[in-house]
Amino acid sequence: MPELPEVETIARGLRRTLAGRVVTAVEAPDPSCLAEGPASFASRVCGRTILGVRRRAKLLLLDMDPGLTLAVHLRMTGRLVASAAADAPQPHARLVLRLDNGGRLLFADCRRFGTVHAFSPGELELWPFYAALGPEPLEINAKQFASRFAGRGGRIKSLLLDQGLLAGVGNIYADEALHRAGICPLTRANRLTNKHFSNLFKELKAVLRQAIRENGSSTRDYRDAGGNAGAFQNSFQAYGRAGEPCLRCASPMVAAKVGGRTSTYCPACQPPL
DNA sequence: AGACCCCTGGAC
DNA sequence: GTCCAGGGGTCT
Repeated sequence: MPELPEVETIARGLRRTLAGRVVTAVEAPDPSCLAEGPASFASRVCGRTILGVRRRAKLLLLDMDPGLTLAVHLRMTGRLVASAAADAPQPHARLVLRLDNGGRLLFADCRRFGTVHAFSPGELELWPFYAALGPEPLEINAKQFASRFAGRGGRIKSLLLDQGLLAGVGNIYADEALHRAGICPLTRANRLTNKHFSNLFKELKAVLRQAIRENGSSTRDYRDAGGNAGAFQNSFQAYGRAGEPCLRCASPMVAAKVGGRTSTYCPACQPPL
């Protein structure tokens, strides 16, 4: 589910609700999400104050005082929702942090792919997954973007999904950016020109920013920190539109597997190179 | 690059 | 029943 815009939306929502809150108790109905035993995790988290919530790539980072950072990866179906104590029990609850104001932070995850790590200061940067992440697409320039991909023999769609090359882009926004840029997802990066890269970079940033403004895309499971759906799914031009007419040229959109992921594109607007 | 794996549930 | 899904890891 959650890609950069969704995780960013959740981080912004949680920041408002959680900043300054103290964790008073931890419940772990499904501790398999934890990178350590539930008792150890609880002892490290209880009594700490949540200072802020950040996003890096598709990770939610909760900074706590005294020094501790929780790294939550929602994978496909994870949700992180701040709620009042009186809320009905959520299905698929995996972890609950009780807070000093009576509220709670719930991690729910139907498919149970999501993970929660607790890092002492300095440990996060040593985590291999974190250390291998590429740059944030909204924090680099066009030249840096192009240099990540230029000359590579892989298909551009697969490269966009490679978190080591660029962090935060997933299947939805890769397809949307490629459609907007008029680039076939099957194209090998070494066939793309500087013009292609600058256009792709511009469209990728535009679609990510628009999706953030619209609180992300809810195709199915995604909800924000308040439990609400996003709106960007109403603006999809490519993702999930196989068989439907291209919104630019009316040709039927097609689906292809690229690197094992379904990719939807317009054969006319995104011709093979 | 591709084939699986982790898991659950909705669509068909 | 079968196939599919916003992710990432591990094997050949």
